[in-house]
Amino acid sequence: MPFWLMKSEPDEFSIADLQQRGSGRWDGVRNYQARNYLRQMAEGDLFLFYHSSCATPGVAGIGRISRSAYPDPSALQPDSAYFDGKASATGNPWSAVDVEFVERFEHVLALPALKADPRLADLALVKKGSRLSVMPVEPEQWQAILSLR
DNA sequence: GCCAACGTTGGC
DNA sequence: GCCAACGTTGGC
Repeated sequence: MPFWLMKSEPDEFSIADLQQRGSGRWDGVRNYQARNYLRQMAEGDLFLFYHSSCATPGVAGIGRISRSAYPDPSALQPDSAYFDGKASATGNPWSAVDVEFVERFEHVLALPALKADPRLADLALVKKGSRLSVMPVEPEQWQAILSLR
């Protein structure tokens, strides 16, 4: 069972939002590498919910993939911030997955703590300049992060 | 708000 | 195919 990490700006969608709603759609990914990882996800896969561009960037909890990748509807909605004029119903290059709430950490596992852990040195998240918003997490990295709770 | 780093676009 | 310009990401 693969593990993943996905970034979201908590102002847009946070672990608290997912907890409250129980489930949601992970859409708006507009980067091909990240999209390709979305397409590799299977129902039941767990992911780390990362808060970016906020006061305390870090891993805020865990979610589960409840529906594997399908064409991202937001690309076709002109009123969406994620609208893509080059996408069409028959040619939509973007993917979304559905997710469900699993766990909200008592404290956000802040980025500096993740960077300081040598077990996470190879995680794309902590590498300088990395902007990837969806990435795989190795089982050892997954365990290392959970040990920081 | 700043800015480094990255991905994309488009001229050539 | 190269690469400069541009827009975006995201930490600080």
